[in-house]
Amino acid sequence: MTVSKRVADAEALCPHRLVLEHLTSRWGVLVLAELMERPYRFSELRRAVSRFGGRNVSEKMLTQTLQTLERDGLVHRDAKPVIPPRVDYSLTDLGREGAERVRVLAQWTHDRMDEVEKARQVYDAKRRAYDEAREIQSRASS
Amino acid sequence: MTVSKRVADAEALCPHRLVLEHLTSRWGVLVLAELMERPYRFSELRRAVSRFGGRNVSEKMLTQTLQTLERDGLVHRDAKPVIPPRVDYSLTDLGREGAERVRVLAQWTHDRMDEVEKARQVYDAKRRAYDEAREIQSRASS
DNA sequence: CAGTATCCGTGTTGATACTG
DNA sequence: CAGTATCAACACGGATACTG
Repeated sequence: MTVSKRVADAEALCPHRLVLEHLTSRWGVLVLAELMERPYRFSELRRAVSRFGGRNVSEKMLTQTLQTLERDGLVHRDAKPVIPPRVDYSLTDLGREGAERVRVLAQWTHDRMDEVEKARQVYDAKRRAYDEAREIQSRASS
Repeated sequence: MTVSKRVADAEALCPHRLVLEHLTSRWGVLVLAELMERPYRFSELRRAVSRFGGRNVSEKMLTQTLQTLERDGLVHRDAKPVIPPRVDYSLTDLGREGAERVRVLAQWTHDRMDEVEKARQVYDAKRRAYDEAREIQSRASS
């Protein structure tokens, strides 16, 4: 497992940025949100996250996400030595703290979505007007 | 400028996830942090972010980050029609709200870094022990 | 100064097949 | 069931050159 350049740089200069990225990663946010409700088994979590995320998490990505969060001490992995295998995932106390703060941020983006959408429409309209003006200008000069 | 598949999917099913990604993007976090202090000009911001981030932001990436945040209504762009050009960037009220919440999250990761590091050491030690056990086992069976 | 346009290396993602 | 291994696609970040 070689560490990527980006990660190596970030780790050296700003270690906590990495944790932030883990918390806010594509699937990290969703995993934390689900685990705030209750513990989950692997496949169960996969289905829940996929449903909520609107797209399937590959097993690989879920595994990767969970391992990263576990390594950071945010998620607890409880593997029971039975057949068929059973593994339960839950938040640690640390993870619960983090998840709560992520939730606050996510909630905010959700609440302010209307304003964001409005801003985007204004921005896009201005852009279009600007681009059209340039289009006309370039035709005139040819 | 074609929109990527990932972005298109996220936009359709979970619009506010995108805003979250913008806020917590590689350079977004740093730009917001700097702009919480005071308004900045483009190159000035480039230097400030590069210093704080430990690595240079390319003009392209800074431009892209700023445009995204501007489009979302989080950053205000004030271009003065003078020669040489002068453009000032600042947070909007909406942007200030978001930046504040990002700061809370970032601060938390910073404060808890010790616990995270400790958890990582435990995790890595366990992994090493496990991998070594497997190594020995596979040699024995050959 | 404040960008835009273009190209290219690289890492991350995800589908598929396989294992204990 | 709960993963690991492998590989292809693709999107991202960055270097460079150019513009108003």
